[in-house]
Amino acid sequence: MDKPQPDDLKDAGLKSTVPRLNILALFKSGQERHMSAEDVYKQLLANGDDVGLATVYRVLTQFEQAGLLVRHYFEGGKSVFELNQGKHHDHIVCLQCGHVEEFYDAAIESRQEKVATERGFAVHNHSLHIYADCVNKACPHKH
Amino acid sequence: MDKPQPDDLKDAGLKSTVPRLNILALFKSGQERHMSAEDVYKQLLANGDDVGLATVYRVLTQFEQAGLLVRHYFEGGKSVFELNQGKHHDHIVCLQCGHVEEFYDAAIESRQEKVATERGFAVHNHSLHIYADCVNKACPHKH
DNA sequence: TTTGAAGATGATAATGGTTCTCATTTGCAA
DNA sequence: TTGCAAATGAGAACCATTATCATCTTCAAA
Ligand SMILES: [Mn+2]
Ligand SMILES: [Mn+2]
Ligand SMILES: [Zn+2]
Ligand SMILES: [Zn+2]
Repeated sequence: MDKPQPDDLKDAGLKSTVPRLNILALFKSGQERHMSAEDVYKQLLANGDDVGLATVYRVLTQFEQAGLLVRHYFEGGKSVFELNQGKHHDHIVCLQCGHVEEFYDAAIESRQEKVATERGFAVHNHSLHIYADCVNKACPHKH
Repeated sequence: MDKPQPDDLKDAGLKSTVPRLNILALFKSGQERHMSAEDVYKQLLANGDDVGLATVYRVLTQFEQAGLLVRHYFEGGKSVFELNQGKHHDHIVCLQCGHVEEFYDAAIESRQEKVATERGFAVHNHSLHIYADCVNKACPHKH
């Protein structure tokens, strides 16, 4: 089962409300994997859901704290959220079209641990963002 | 030679002005390696230099474009600058005291290249931030 | 040296993303 | 059904940063 159920929210200790269900449904729809608050807000309005921007911000933060979403701070100021599917990964961001590609590299991950512990740190989390251009002149990721 | 000379600015195509010299001198002083615009502004005022915040922002951006400084986007919203000494490195940020520690790991660097090129990207730059706690209960980096 | 125009400065207004306030509405346990 | 704690949404407030613009500097040329 993949559609948003009140249970998803209840399990996270959140009341099952209309805005929360709509926002979770939007992420689970899989149309856009990485969305800013503004993206979510516009999508909901486009879907005919009447929601307030403040609510979108609040709910995104709550979902992050509940572990339903993961927040990323890419360059450019605005944070971006994605569904938390348990599998950590890092990101390549295309500087031409903004397309975000995910990757996981075990060697990079373990080296980070090593580097940090060697220096007396206990790692909480990390962010690795590669900013790059699509190689072909016609950006293949354009959408 | 390590003190700011008008030449540092001229070489960058920038007029040698009082605010620019003071800001460059502050970074070259090495007291704080990583500073936000606000940090720089407050330091200059503390030094008795009368500068405007707008000028600090402008000059930091100019220095970045001229390659004199490097800008980092850490979590927390505000960007942080450091003297560009030619050697790329990544950062571990202590979540307790905010201390920033630098590191360079050749294995991580080359793996990033590999991952990106394998996927058809030409890397422009990347940011790797490890957020961690100091291991000892008395944070050794507290300042 | 003096000078004048291009460029730089700084007080302040404006911007953009995000959070706060608070009156009103809604979810849900009893 | 009802009551009330919790959630919502319109708008104000906030914070980092950028834009404006009148005034001040720098520096090349005279
Ligand atoms: Mn992702
Ligand atoms: Mn550094
Ligand atoms: Zn692309
Ligand atoms: Zn520390």
